[in-house]
Formats: sequence, structure tokens, C-alpha cells
Amino acid sequence: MAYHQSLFKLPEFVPVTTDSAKRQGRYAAREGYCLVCGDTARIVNYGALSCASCKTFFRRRGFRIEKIEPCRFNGNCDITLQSRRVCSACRLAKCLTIGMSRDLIRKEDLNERSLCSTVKRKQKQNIIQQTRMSSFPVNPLDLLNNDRSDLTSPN
Amino acid sequence: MAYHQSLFKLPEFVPVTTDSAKRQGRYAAREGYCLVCGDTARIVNYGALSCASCKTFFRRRGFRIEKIEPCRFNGNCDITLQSRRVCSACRLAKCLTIGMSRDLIRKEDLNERSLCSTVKRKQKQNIIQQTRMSSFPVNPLDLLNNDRSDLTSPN
DNA sequence: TAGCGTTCACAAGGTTCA
DNA sequence: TGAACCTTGTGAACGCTA
Ligand SMILES: [Zn+2]
Ligand SMILES: [Zn+2]
Ligand SMILES: [Zn+2]
Ligand SMILES: [Zn+2]
Repeated sequence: MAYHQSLFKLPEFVPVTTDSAKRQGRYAAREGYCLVCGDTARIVNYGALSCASCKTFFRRRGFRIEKIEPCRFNGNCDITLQSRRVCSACRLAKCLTIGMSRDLIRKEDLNERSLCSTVKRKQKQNIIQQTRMSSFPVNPLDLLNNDRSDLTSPN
Repeated sequence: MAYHQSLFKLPEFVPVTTDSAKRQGRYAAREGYCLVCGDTARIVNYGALSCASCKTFFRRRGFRIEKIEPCRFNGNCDITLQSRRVCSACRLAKCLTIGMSRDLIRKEDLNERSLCSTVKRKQKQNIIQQTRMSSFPVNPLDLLNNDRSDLTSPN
């Protein structure tokens, strides 16, 4: 449903053919704008239509909330192409609000990169996995549903 | 695995709600929908009514279980048209569950002749490192557990 | 036509460099 | 931080055979 809901949050003039909307396939060109900052966006990143910079931002910061400087204003900063650098806290908050999902971040080296042995790598993955499983929804369906208020949980 | 579990409620204005609901569950076989993801299906592939993408997915991944990233969630991901890309492990598990058979994959030319581009790329890296086509466990549970010792399949 | 394989452009993940 | 790039997986289109 990610594509659906992402599309519905786009401006009306975004061209979406009936066919592409029905298909939701790879070649249904999603010409639109980043749901976070409004920059041009072509693909879905981490579950929501977003620009390249917000994609990278989200991967870097998604799991590092505690390291983000808290909002210096009212916690409701407007995120635009020009202002997106000003407040990381509100930018990340908006990323999550518009439907980007941490669970789609596959980065394996959340801690550091020095571990090389296969055993340690697996240990690391298990730690990551436990962390994710304990704190986040466990079904891709949930991940792809930006707006959960309308949904009845299938599980 | 309950296929009807994905009969979640979409917002009213989603035009494909009815259609999407019909694609799932017991109606699928009668009305020509993929038993794996619910996409439109017209023919039987590898022993089960399935869409073109799940057909290709199964042929590619059916014998590469060990290369599939284990489920990052609870091993019971819901597979839909939109979510099918999120978790390959659960998608393959569902392929097997709904009756797709790896025995119907003709893979006699994996080593020579024209490989698909994806395989070619991998061949460049590790010369098809003796991924012997010997029978892997066909049990989807094995697939979901893989080497993650701390994961128990809820199925 | 059914059902299998092949191809290739693109989606979406990560990485690098300035 | 973000543009450019790298890597892998995907799926629509197509080709082949019975
Ligand atoms: Zn953006
Ligand atoms: Zn702020
Ligand atoms: Zn399918
Ligand atoms: Zn899964």
C-alpha cells in the first residue's frame, strides 16, 4: 500500500495513469516530489516517495535518534528544500510521519565496521535483529502502510 | 499461513479496494489471482497458479535458498502485490506453501549457455561457487529459520 | 495456448567523495 | 550533507517448444 498512500499524498497534478495506478509496478513512473522536503523524487525509498538526499539522511539518522540535536524551535519546523538542513530532529520526524520505515534499512554495520569474522558478523546481525524485532512492527504490511489509523491489523 | 489475513481495510477512496480484497484468499484460484501475492495470474507456473513476477522469482530463488536474506521480522510476513518485494524469505516460503515445486524448474543449463543477467553478474564475482543443485530442504520452515538460531517460526 | 526460459531497463538498497 | 556511483533484485516483454 505504500505506493497507493504515497500517491494519494501527492499533489493532484501528478500524472498517474489508470494502468500504472492499478499495476503499481516498477515501471509505473512515479514522477513527483519528496514527501519530506518537496524536492523532486522519482522512487520510493524506505517505504515513501522521497528524494535522494532525504533517502541518505534517513539511512544515516534513522537509527541514531539519540544523537540528533533536539529541535531548537517549537518542534514543528517546516521542512523544505531550503530548510531541510536546519533541523535534523524535525526532518527525521517528518520522514517517519510520511511513512519512511526504519525496518527497511538494511545497514549491517550499525555499530562499527571493525568486526570482520563471520561469527562476529552473525552476532552483530542477531543483535540488530533483536533490536528491530523488539521495537518495531514485524510485518511488511505494517511497514508499507503509512497511515495506520485507517487500517485494521491483520495479525 | 493464512492467506486471508491480508484482508485489511483500505481507505474508502482507494479504487482497488474491492479488487485487492478479492485477490486474496480463497477467491484467488477461481478468479485468476496469484496464490502467492494476489496479483493477476493466468496460468499455472511450477505447479501453482501464480503471476509472472512470482514465477520468475521462484525460478531464480528456488534453488538459492541459502542466498536469501533470512526474514528480518517474525517469519510470517504477509505477501501482497505491494509487499512482495520486502521479504524474499517469506515470499519463497509462501511459493512452496501454496504448491510451487522446484522439481519443475529446469536448471540444466546453469553452468553454461546463456544465463540470465543476474546470474551472469554473480558469475563474474564468484564463478558460481559450486552452488550444487543438490536438494535443499524443501520445508519452508527451514528457509525461514536459516541460520538465525534465535528465530522460531510461528507457522 | 500453456508453461518454461531469457533479456534488460529500472527500483531501491548501499558506498564514496567533495 | 548530497550528488554520483555501485550492486542486487525485480518484472514486463518476449522467445521457444509441445
Ligand atoms: Zn527530500
Ligand atoms: Zn525543529
Ligand atoms: Zn504473485
Ligand atoms: Zn519475512
